[in-house]
This record gives sequence, C-alpha cells and structure tokens, in this order.
Amino acid sequence: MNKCEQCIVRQFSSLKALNKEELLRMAECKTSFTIKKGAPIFEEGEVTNGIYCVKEGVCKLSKLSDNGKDQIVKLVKPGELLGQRSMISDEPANLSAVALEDMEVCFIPKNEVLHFFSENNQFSMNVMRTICDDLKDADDHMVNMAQKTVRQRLVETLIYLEDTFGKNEDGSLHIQLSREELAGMIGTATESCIRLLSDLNKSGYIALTGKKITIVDKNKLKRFA
Amino acid sequence: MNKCEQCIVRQFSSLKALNKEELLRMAECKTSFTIKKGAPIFEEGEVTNGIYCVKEGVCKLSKLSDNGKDQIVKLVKPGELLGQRSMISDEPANLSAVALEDMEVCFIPKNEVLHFFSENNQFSMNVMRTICDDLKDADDHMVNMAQKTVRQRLVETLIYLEDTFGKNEDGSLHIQLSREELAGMIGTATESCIRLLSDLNKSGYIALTGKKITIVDKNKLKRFA
DNA sequence: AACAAAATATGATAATTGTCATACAAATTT
DNA sequence: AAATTTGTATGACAATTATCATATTTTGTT
Repeated sequence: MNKCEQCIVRQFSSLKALNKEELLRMAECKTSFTIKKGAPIFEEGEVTNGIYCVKEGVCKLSKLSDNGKDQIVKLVKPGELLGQRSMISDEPANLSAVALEDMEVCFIPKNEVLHFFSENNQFSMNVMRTICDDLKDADDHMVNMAQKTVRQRLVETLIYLEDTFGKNEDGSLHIQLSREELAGMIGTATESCIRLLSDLNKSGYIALTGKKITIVDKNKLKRFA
Repeated sequence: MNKCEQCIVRQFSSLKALNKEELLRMAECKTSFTIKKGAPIFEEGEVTNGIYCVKEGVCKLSKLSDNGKDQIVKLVKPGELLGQRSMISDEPANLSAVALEDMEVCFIPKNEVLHFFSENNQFSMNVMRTICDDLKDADDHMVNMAQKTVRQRLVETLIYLEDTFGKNEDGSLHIQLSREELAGMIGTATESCIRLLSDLNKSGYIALTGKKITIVDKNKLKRFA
C-alpha cells in the first residue's frame, strides 16, 4: 500500500490541508484501484459510501437522459475527488463515472472523510470551495446549453479540451473522445456532431486525421464561434 | 430591528443550526431591506460581502448570455439564502438576483457568517448540504437543457411552478412570470414560448386568461411531455 | 378618458437540428 | 485472412426552433 503522504496528486486536491498524521491514517484505510478504459468507477443511483481520489487518468461524469442519450456533465482529471456531493448529501450517486483512459484511483471510506471534516476546518473549507467551483461551472454550463447553438458549443468544447488536457506532439487533442461522447458533451445528436466537425474541417478551422482532431488556429476558431 | 430568533423563516434555512446566543449576535449585525418587484438584490459581477436571507417574496437568479438573453438559473423562495457560493469562493456574484415580487430580505455580513462557520459545525454542514443540493439541481437542469425539447422543458417548468409556488383560488399559477421570463427559464425565444403556450391552450392542457396560466389536468400534461 | 409604452399573440419564413437510411472505414473476433 | 461488429461519414428529409414583421391587447401615464 502506497503512502498518501508521498502521493503526487495530493497537493492538487482538497486533501492538501491534511497533516502528516491524518495522511498516515488515511493511507491505512484507503483502497487503491486500477480501472480500465471504458470501465465504470460507479454508476448513477449506486450507493458509494466514500469518495474516490483520482491519481491517474481522466473520467467522465454523465447522466442518462429520458431520451436514452448520455449527457456528459464534467470531465475529471488527476488530483480531483469524486463523489463528494453524494457523500455530503448522503444520497446515491447522481451521475455515473466512467474511465476515458486507464486510471488509478483510491477509495476513502465515508466515515474517515467525515472524521477529517469535523477535525480539520481547512479541509472542509477546501471541499466546500471545490463544490462551489463545480456549482459555478454547472450554472455557466447550463446557460451555454440553453442559449448557444450546437456549433458554438462544439467550438468551445474543442478549445476547452485543448486548454485542459493539452495536445500530442503532432498537435492533435490529447484526450480521446468518440464522436458519440463529444456529442454527449455538447448535447446534440452524434450525426450532428460529426457533420459539424466535418464542416469545421472543410473550412480549415480544424483537421481530422482518423479519430484525431487538431485545432489549426485556435484564435480563428474562437472568433468564428 | 427584529430579532432573528423570532423570525419564521429561520427554521427553513441553514440558520436553524444557530443557537440563541448566535442568533442574538446575528440580529445585531444584520440589515433588513425591502425590495420592490423588479428591483435587483445584487447583480452579476458585483462584490457582495455577505449573504442575504430571504424572509418574504420570490426572486430569480439569472445570467446574461452572450446572445443578449437572460437565462434564469433558479428561483429562490423565502427561507433560502442568497450569495453563499460567492462568499465561500470569495468571488463576485456569478448570477444576478432580481425580485419577482415585493420582498423582504436580511443582509448578514461575510465576517459574521464565517465566524459561525468556524464555531458551529452543524451550521457549516447545513450550508454545505444546501450547496450540494444546488449542484445536483444544476446538473439535472443541465441535462434537461441539453437533451429535452423546448416543449418538454416548458411543460416540466409549468408543473414545477405549480408544485413549488402553488395556485391561486381560481387554480392559476400563483407565481407571476412574464412570457419573457418563462422563456428565460426554459431557454428559448420569447415568441417560441408564447407559441407553445398557445398550442397547449388550444389543446386543452392549460388555460390562458390574460397573464394567468392554469394547468387544467396535471397528469395529462405530464404524460404529454 | 386618451395616449404611449410595453407585453402578448400570430403569421411567414429561414435556419438549425434531429432522424433514418445507407455507405464506408476501422477495429475486433473468429 | 475473412467475417463481424463498431465507429465514422454523408445524403435526404422532417421536425423543431429562431427571427422578423406586424397585429392586438394590456398596462401605465398624463
């Protein structure tokens, strides 16, 4: 079992407020998992009984809509925690978490987290701030969904993906999403997503090479949207 | 100045965790306001330096989109607190709050709230849970915006309005929204909103009498959406 | 009461987006 | 290597929704 004290991602999460003693305690009760690309960490409606700390890999948080389509609400990077909201509200998960890449995550039981909560005010303030950030993002996202066209949302999502997850050496987006998943992020039909990508490609704003998407000129793309 | 201890709405908000002493302290530093229908409590981008406790009246939380339209993110009832997120994140308001009816609100300065935060764990847990509820609502709302048709969103909003704010004696929705505001809730053009209301009226699902909207058969309307 | 301003309503039309069908390409399995 | 499955692409068309123009009604003001 690895020591949380030495974990690289610790300093990027709410957990940075924990002291040595608390980290030792956490290391003892945590469980580490490896999750293969495409596998779920937890599913909507599941009782999680704790939180997950993402050490490596990216996952999507999504919700199945009545129309049978999966809407992606958020992408989660290493250093972030999963399941905080459900734990605090004491409810089953509202969203499903599915790995987009091979992942390493640690599970920390609920009672342990709640213990740190009551003992370490800085920690609980950190968690609270994270949830507040999520709420702001969700509100903003909602306004975009309601008021922007599919084309605008697609362009903004592509730029977000490059800014957040970076590019490969060849300049293409590092994060690999299927067209269906990309459609699930912007809230549209897969065919519409493919068609718009195709348009952007023909107009020279982006380049498509197999599954790879390359933003040719970010500023021009931004101005276009 | 009224005593917070005797305030009716206290028991419905996170403030119910405060003890007598804390309530006395709060009563001394709070400021009461009367806000006329249509007037703002605070605007997007404004530094608020505290939270507002809604004693009477309903307000809308909205955000101006790039296309010039105002998207309504949430309606806030008596007993709820405003500006919690901005206070915790230590950021200017992300949303504007505008009264939909004449209102009575109390302003509680930030440093006072933060003091209760550090002293009273139950209070901070209550606030945290409220924000978690908001986050869940926002996520769900986002999925609806992305995946449902305007008609579905309109129907669900009408039912939400009746369930949440009740009806007048004549059966019409108690809360009064302009067509533009209703369009701002469901994320569509005002004309589209009016047209769909007109359709629902002609089909007998709802009745329109001037500005008043009456849901004729809630179950039928639900099934229809 | 008369007027102006704002809100609601409706028509005509265009633009956007979704759906279904089908083709093609790539990945996976046999 | 052939075959099956899965993902991507495109065409044709229908449905939804937005925009602009213009009535009509309601509200507020003088």
